[in-house]
Formats: sequence, C-alpha cells, structure tokens
Amino acid sequence: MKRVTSFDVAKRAGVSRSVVSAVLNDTPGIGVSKEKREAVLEAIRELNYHVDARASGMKTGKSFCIAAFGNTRNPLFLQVLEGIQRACTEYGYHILLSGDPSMDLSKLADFYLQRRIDGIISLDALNAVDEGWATQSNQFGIPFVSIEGYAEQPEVVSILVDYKRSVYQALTYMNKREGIHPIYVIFRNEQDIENWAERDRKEAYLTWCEQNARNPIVRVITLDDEPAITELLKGVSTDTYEGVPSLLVNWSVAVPLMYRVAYELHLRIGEDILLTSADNTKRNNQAMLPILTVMDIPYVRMGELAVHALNEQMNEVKAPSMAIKLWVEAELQPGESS
Amino acid sequence: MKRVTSFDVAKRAGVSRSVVSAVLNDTPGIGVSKEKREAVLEAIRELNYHVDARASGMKTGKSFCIAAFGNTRNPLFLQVLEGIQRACTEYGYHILLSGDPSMDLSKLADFYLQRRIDGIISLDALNAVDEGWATQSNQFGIPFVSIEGYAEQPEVVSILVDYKRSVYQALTYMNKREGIHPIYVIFRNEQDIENWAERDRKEAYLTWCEQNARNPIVRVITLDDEPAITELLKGVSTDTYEGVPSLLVNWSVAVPLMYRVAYELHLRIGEDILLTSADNTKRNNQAMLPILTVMDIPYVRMGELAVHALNEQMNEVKAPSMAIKLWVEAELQPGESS
DNA sequence: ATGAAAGCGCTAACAA
DNA sequence: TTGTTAGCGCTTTCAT
Repeated sequence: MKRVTSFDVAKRAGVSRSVVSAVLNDTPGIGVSKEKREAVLEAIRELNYHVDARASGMKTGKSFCIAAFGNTRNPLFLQVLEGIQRACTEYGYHILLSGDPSMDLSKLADFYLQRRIDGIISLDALNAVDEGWATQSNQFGIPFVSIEGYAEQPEVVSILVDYKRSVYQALTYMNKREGIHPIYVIFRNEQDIENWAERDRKEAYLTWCEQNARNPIVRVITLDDEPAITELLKGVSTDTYEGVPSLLVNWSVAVPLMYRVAYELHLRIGEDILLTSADNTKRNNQAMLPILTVMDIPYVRMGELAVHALNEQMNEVKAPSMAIKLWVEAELQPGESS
Repeated sequence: MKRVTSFDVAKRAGVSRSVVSAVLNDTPGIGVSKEKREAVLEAIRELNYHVDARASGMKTGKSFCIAAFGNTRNPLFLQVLEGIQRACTEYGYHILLSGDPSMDLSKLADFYLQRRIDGIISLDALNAVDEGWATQSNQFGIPFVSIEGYAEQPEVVSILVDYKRSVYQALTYMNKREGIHPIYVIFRNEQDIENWAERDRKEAYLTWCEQNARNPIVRVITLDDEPAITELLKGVSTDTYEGVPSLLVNWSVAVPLMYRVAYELHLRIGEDILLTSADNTKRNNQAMLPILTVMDIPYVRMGELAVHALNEQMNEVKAPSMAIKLWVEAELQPGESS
C-alpha cells in the first residue's frame, strides 16, 4: 500500500517535482507552461494525489493549523467555533481542538508545540487574567487571541463586547414603554471578584439613570440564591413605586431561575414584571416563555474576528488594520418579556 | 530564531539522536542506561524541547489526529465533541475540526488526506445514507465511525441509540401515573422519508399498547405546523376519553412550540396535559417550565464510544471487543411535565 | 547499549 | 523555463 507522492505525479506528467510544487502553490516568480501545468493537474487527478501537509509544513515552517481552546461544556463555545470555522475555511486554516481548561498548562503547551500550531484562539472567562495564558503563549512564540478575556492586559489581542453600550441600548429600549421603573439586578458568583464587564455595565446603568433623571436602584444577588430572587420579585411586584417594575439583568445564566420563581409566584413576566437581559444570546433563549428580550452577543462573529486578528498577527502586517482590543456590539433582540 | 531539535538535545546530553528518540518513545527492545536517560530528560527540560509531531508522523505513518465532522450549528454536536475530546486525551489523539456538512465531499476529503488523518468520526442525521461518506472514506482507507447514521449499512461502524427501548421505558414511566391515556405524536419534516429510528419508535409504541391492552392513538404532525398543534392540544384536552391526556412526543425539536401553544391556550402542561419526549437531552431543556420529562440521549458518551471504536479499527485488533453496530440506551430524566 | 545513516514527502534556492 | 539538490526533524534499521 504505497502512498502517492509528488514524485509519482511528476513522473506521470513527465516533469520534475519542482514543477509539480510550483503548480500546486502558484509559486510567485516561477512560470509553468500551459501544457505542463495541464499535464500535472491531469496526473494529480488520475493518481488521486494529495499533498502531505506535514511534509510541506516542515519546509515552510507553517502548519496552517490553529488551535481553538475553550470549555466544551459551554454552549457559547460552539458558536465561537462556528465563527472560527467559517473564517478558517476562508484562509485555508485547519482547526485543532485540544485541551479543555481543566488540563494543566504545560500539558497543553506540549500539545500545541508538538503540532507546531500557527496560532491560538481562546474563549476566556471575563475575569481570566492569571495563569498567564497570554504571557505563556508569548513565550512559546505563538500568536494568541483571546475572546472576552484579558481586557485589561494591553499587550494581549482580544475581542471584547462593548457592555456599556449594551446596557445603554437595553435601557433605552425598555424606556420606550411608558411608565417603567428600571431596576438593575446584578447576579454574581460569590467567589468571583468584580470584573471589567461588570463594572462597565453598572457604570452604564448609573450614567443612563443620571441622564434620564431616574433614581438608580441596584440589587446584587448571588447566583442560584432562590430565596433572594423570590424576595426580589415579590418585592418589586407589590412595591408602590410608580410604573411597572422592570428588571435589567446583568447575566443570562440567572434568567431561567427567575422565570421559575415567577412561574411559582404566578407572576406573569412581560405583564406584571418586565425583564431584559444585558448579556445573552438569542439561540440560548428560544425555548423561553415568554421570549426573553436580550442583548444578543455575537459570538459567531467574534470567532470570525479572532481568526482575522490572528491572521494579521501571524503575517505581521506592517500597518495593522486591527487594534489590539477589538470591540463588538451586542444587538437588541426584542422579545415578549419587556 | 532557531527551533530546538532532537539533535540539540542529543548534543547537550552527550548522546546520539537515536537515544533521545528511544527515551521519548520507550522504544521496545532498546534499553537506555539510567544516567543517559536522565541526561536526556534533563536536556529536554533545559532546552524546552518538544517533538515535532509532523516529522515523527512522517516516519511512523500515523498522525495521531482524528477528524470530528458535524454541524457546528447543532448543539448536540458540542456534546459529542466533549466526549470525543475526553477519550482522545486518554489515547493521545488530537482532534481536527474541519468542514461542515455544507462543504462538498471532495473538498473535505482533500482536507483529511492532506493532514493524513488517522480516522473520522461523524455526527450524522438519522437518515444519512447517501453521499456515501462511509464508502468514500473506505476508499480513502481512513477508518470511519458514524454517530446516529448508517444504521442500515452493515459495513459501517456506527454508534446508535436504542429508540425502541427508549419509547418503551418512557411509556412505562408515564403509565405509573393512574389513568393516563398515552397518545404518540410523531413530528416530521415534510421532505424527510421515514427513517429507522422513527420506525423503531412507532413499533415500540404499538407493541407496548398491545401488551398493556391500550388503544393506540398516533398523530402525525408536520414540524412547525402551529395550527395542527393547536388543534391537537385543544382536542385532547376536551376529549371525553377517560384519563388525563398524555402525549409522548417523538422528537424534541417540536417541544418548544408545543409549550408555546399550550401557553397561549392557557393549558397547564403537567396538569391539564402530560408531556414526555422520547428523544432529547437534559441539557437542552433546563430552561423549560415546567421541566420536561425526557429520555436523555447520552451524546457525550456516544462521542467517547466513537473514539474507542475508531481506535479498535485503527489498530486492527484481531479480536474486536466492539461490534460494528454499538447500541446505547437513553436514560429517563423525570421532569414536571408528566 | 550506542552511533551512523537512510529515508519519510515536500519546498526553495540554485544551476542549467 | 526547467531540473537538481539540499535540507526540514524525526524514527529506524543496521553496524559497531
């Protein structure tokens, strides 16, 4: 069972291997006559020849392979992958998926270095900073792009969401409805320290309130703290504030539980209480009743952008068209909940 | 900027390249003295050396890379990937993610052959048959495992769900509740022909009815046909059959719309109407209110199994412990809807 | 037990 | 324009 090589193709086409290579790669500065070119292509087809990417990679020093790193448990990762895939197809890159966040860094590094990866894209947590992925990957000399992470590390290229704008837009939308009474609900993990996104969102809320002469009301609730949510919903629905109580939630993860609590309290979301999420994806909420109004985070596009950014890094474009920090905007997806 | 090679390591450790290689691969039948081995390991650490997988692959003929093929739009694919990833880590394989189903086969084949992939795992549609992925991949000589596809192609290795059992178990569970009245609702795409899974499920329903002396009632509805669903729910809820109307749905995709229709009709699922899905995943339904009772399909494990099956194929185990067709069982996840 | 040397399949620099 | 050749970094005989 012999592999067919470029030598076989050359022989069959009656040319030398370099000609075959030239035809395959459109090597600049080297012309091949029409007939020879045809002959080569013909031979390739007949022999069903396929370049060995490893061999060519060894010569050129490029593997045309980028690594996508993220948590396969996270549904958003799939959307990012979709974007990465789309852009990679365009550039001719292949995607290597290996290593989840549970794996230790040196093991992972070994993976990547063995494969001579051209670049790394990583979907990070908002508060990802330490571990020094970025610093590490710089050590390796592998171009690196973070999605949602390292917002405050000026040397790391990252794709970030403009959460300020997201909150601002959400509030503006909610405000269209007469007599609403916007409350900002911050859900957070107990152990997490406040991150940049959280700060941005809160700041945007306060700014908006000031500009619109509203009294800011902020509630902080620990994720999954059902009693606290019950209390909140009960409270706002019986409050004597003027207007319909209208909640802007910082983090989509908490929303299902809010729906459940409302369901159990027989509160109708979208009528008794209005609800909007400032951080979510449309796809994630298609099954919700009523449909949740969300600021949709474009994870697919962020994946695409990451590849473009990586590509610029890899080719060391002299006049980079892309900044170190790339900001994308969430898009309002009106639902029935507000 | 020079790459560090096994030669550098050898030089530093004061041995030859073959020794380095032997240490790295535990080459059987070739012993290395304790000191030399230590020296090599030391040098590797000092120089931060990493084998070039391409070069070693060229010699050994293995790429230690398997391709995962599936639709990145499908959330289930992520679960499969999770399983694949887990098993791959175990075997030391890397995962190549390239090509979505929209890409044409020859292009894809080119990808795989260029990379000298060791095997392919594909998450297929239940009715996947034509296109001859399998036959094709056999032509390429690349081991292939299908998840959910090619159930009726005896030569293709595939991981399949025992849907008969799934339906049977669901019905048994539903029947625990007194006086239920089980109706089987088949949702289907208009253009799709009936597939093996559909046949199995229906057969299981009929068998169960016979064994339990129930009158089988089957409804067929086109996916997304909202009026038909409305009619169905209205109908069964006002029927004068004895017992609570209890629906077993064949396909989870239709469930959100059923919930919506019920919501609009002010029918309380779990009280006025009982609902169970015979084909679903728990993860997909966490946000539903009330929580849907489902037969949970273990996609993660199916991914793992696929890798194991692939591994056996690749190593051409003489006494294969795995059959060509591997059947897995769905697990009942009781919810509040039935 | 260890070292020398022959490739694996390819590209790029050079020679013709 | 075309063909020759020297590696890329590794594994694996084959001698030593």
